[in-house]
Amino acid sequence: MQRGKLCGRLRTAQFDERRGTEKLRFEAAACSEEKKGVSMSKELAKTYDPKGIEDRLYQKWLDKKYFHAEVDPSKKPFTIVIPPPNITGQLHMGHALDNTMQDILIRFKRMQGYNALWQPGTDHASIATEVKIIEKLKEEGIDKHDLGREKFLERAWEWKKEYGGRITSQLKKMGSSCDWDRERFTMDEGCNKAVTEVFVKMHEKGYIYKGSRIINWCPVCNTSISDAEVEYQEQAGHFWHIKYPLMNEDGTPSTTEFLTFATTRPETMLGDTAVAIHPDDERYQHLIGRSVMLPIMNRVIPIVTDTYVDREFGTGVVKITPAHDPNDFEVGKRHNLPIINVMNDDATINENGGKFAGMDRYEARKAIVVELEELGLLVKIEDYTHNVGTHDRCKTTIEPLVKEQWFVKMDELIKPAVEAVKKGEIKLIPERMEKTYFNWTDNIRDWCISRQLWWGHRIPAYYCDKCGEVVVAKEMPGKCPKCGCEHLTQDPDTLDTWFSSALWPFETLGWPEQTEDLKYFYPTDVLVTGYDIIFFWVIRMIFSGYEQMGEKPFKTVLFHGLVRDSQGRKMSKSLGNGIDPLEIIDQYGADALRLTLITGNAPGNDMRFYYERVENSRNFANKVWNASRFIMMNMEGKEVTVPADGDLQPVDKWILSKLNTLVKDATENMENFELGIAVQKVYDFIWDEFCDWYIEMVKPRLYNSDDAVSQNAALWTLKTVLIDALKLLHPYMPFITEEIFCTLQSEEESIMISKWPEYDESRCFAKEEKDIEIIKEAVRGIRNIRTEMNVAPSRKASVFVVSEDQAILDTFTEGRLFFASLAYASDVTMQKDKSGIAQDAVSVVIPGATLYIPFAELVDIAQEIERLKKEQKRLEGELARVNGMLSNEKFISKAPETKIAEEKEKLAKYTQMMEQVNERLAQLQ
RNA sequence: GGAAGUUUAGCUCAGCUGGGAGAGCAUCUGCCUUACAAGCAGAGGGUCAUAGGUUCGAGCCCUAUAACUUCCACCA
Repeated sequence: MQRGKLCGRLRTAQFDERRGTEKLRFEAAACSEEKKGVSMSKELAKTYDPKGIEDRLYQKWLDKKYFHAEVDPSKKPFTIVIPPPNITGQLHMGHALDNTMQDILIRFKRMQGYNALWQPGTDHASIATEVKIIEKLKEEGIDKHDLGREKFLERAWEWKKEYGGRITSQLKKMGSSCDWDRERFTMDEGCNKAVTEVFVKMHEKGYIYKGSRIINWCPVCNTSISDAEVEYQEQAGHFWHIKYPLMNEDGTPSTTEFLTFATTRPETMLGDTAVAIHPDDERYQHLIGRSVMLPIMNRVIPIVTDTYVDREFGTGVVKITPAHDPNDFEVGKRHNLPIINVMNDDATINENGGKFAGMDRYEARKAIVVELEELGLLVKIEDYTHNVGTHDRCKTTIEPLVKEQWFVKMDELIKPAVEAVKKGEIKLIPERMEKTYFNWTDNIRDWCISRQLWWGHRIPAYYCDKCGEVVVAKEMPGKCPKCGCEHLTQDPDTLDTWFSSALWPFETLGWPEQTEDLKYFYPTDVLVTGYDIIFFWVIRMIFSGYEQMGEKPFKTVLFHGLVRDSQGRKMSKSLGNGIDPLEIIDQYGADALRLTLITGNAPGNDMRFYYERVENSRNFANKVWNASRFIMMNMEGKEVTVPADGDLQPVDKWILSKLNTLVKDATENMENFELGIAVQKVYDFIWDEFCDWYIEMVKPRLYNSDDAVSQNAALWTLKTVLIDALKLLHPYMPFITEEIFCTLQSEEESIMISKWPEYDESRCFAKEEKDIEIIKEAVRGIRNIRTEMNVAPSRKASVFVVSEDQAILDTFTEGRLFFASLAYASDVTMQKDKSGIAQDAVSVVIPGATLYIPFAELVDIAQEIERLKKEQKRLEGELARVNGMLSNEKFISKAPETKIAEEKEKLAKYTQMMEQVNERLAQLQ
């Protein structure tokens, strides 16, 4: 009792705090803390405080093994594999969204009775991790190469041990119900085996080959990268117009004839081996077959003709550097041009660059331009903005280089992946992602998979030290199959991280072993991921699934967009605008964060993150909390029993019926992956229908212990509706729903393994739904008028319900109690005519009835007339619309019958209301 | 150069198979109503980018235009 008083006082303090200090709020919070601590019973704190609750419940779920799935032929499986986060990663909003979506689906399906497996794991993130280790070594003053490969890998594994679990523990904070017993790592033994198996098999089939081709080279990371890893950035640069002297027939360079062209990269001229023109270019016909002198290098190079040259662009002349430009490389191949690589791996000029050797590529550029100018060969310099390829990790300008690398041949492999999506075997949501998908598959190029890195899957290729024979095998062969030499060396390179990620859906289930898990859980059901990795990952998993398993890896891909900051910018480290999900969880709770991320967002669309939105979610959690608290308080000490058939009142049936519809709709939406829509409906139901209407409607019955039957029916309905609503909400807000469920339902141990509510034909109450809507309309009308007239809520007034329709009067009679309380009525009288009602009473017209509130001293007839005229005008508009439709012959003949019937009903309703309004106006005027 | 997306209330966004425009936040008014002031009751605010078309009926379907965003290509 005393504690209650204390809380009461502090509550007042909290009230003042709205315009006051933080300190008071702190005290108010302390009050609920105190309450919670002392309370031995299942009393719930006044405000929902997720702290403490979340970790406790998550531990309980872990202890009870609820997340764990085992092969069980009696149940249908439902499988999701997690997009494995990088071990270097820290939880960001993208992960938070991605994992919320997966957890919602998994929890939903688990409750529906599926054997739900959410397979977790992490990715070794080859390049990202290697860069981190190098950075760390650098701090210690150690160079990677001095340390040596073996020691480096030791360091990397140490690093993995130390930080690899960080991201998964953060995922747990989100409430993710992954089967942690099955956690995998892309470089664990099983994945290693899978990778080797695939590499050897695909090599045998000729899908993997080693070749010397032009690849994207990152001079900072010192490795090749795939096309997908190149990010084009618009950069301001220059266009250097240069001329090369034509060669005279006597073999000397001309001093009068030149060929002029423009380049954005003058330094590559050191490696020029030709100049190209279009074969049909009339301006240059006379030059076909001649040569030019490459200045500085003093090399005579041919003029070749190639249709690659665009006659319209610039002078129609292109210098050809096969070693440093992908297009030039192709031209070079066609014309058998020599390939002169003028650059080292760190993008400095090599010995082929003559006196520029040793210079950085940009230094060399300057020096070369100076020299060309001195030679009088620089025509002009223009400003020019162009796209430059950069490495997506480090943003370094990539350098195209010709190198020997391993590639995956794509043309055959991609075919089943294209077919699968075309035929709808794999569904992409939203559908438009298919266009992006086909855009890539239609223009696919071979995949460069070797990386000059140490951290990753080492390529299972071995070279004979003696004869150079290449052997691709699962194990290092004892001797060279060709020459018998016993000294072989393994390829030093590792594989692209995505090579192992591509196998993720089946390697995590035990492949290449034919495990029971694999048979049962594969193919998986849904893949949830961002559209930004469709090329890196989604496509590669699909063709790998078909190639290795002969079966798709998943049935549906559900894409989400990026989480941006409140100004719509990408969250990034450099901008410092990233919002840490863990901070949000700490401040508002995981449930609030999850709800925020999932509402008001359509699949594949980017979203902006606002604190206001999280606050709203938090407020909703609190609403649920307090509604539950209210119900429990009223249930205390009472045994709630299932009411007999006739004991349910119309309001009870109304809310049960509404709930029933909600169950149907929300479930349907979730099955269609419309998660945001589903939870919006649950939210609206709980807040609007259940809290703002139903709870208010049953209060009079709860406070009246004289009618135990009615009270029990109300309590039973409250409890039943609350529990089902909590279940519908559980996938979205797992913690708060579990906490309430367990407090409310001590006999059941967890909401997460409870049964998902199902639509129940016997709980459709159309009549009650309609009746209660009439009362709601009456209540709204009265509240509206009272507000308009500025009547204090404390001021009760008599209300008369006048209708010739006995059924309507009966509805109000049945709902009299709550109607009175919601409509601030001191008493409610039902009658068939308006006898005995003051002439100047305020009136509200609802379909089928007119309500009168005699407010003697407040009445202003002029105002009342004005109000009625407004209503008259509104009804006129409605009638005009409905009449317009119904008098349209085409509408009558073409519209569906149900629609016509609907409109006819409206016509009757509005006509009746219009009559009532007119009658009332006639009285007053 | 190619493609996709977006354009709906002051702001951020929903609007699921075409059938009377919604939410949250913000604004205004009144309430410390015994679950909740993280709340309750009410109000204002929209030519659904523009112009055509299909349809009995269009925010939704079709065509064109404009602005913004993104992806792909990479003409040196």
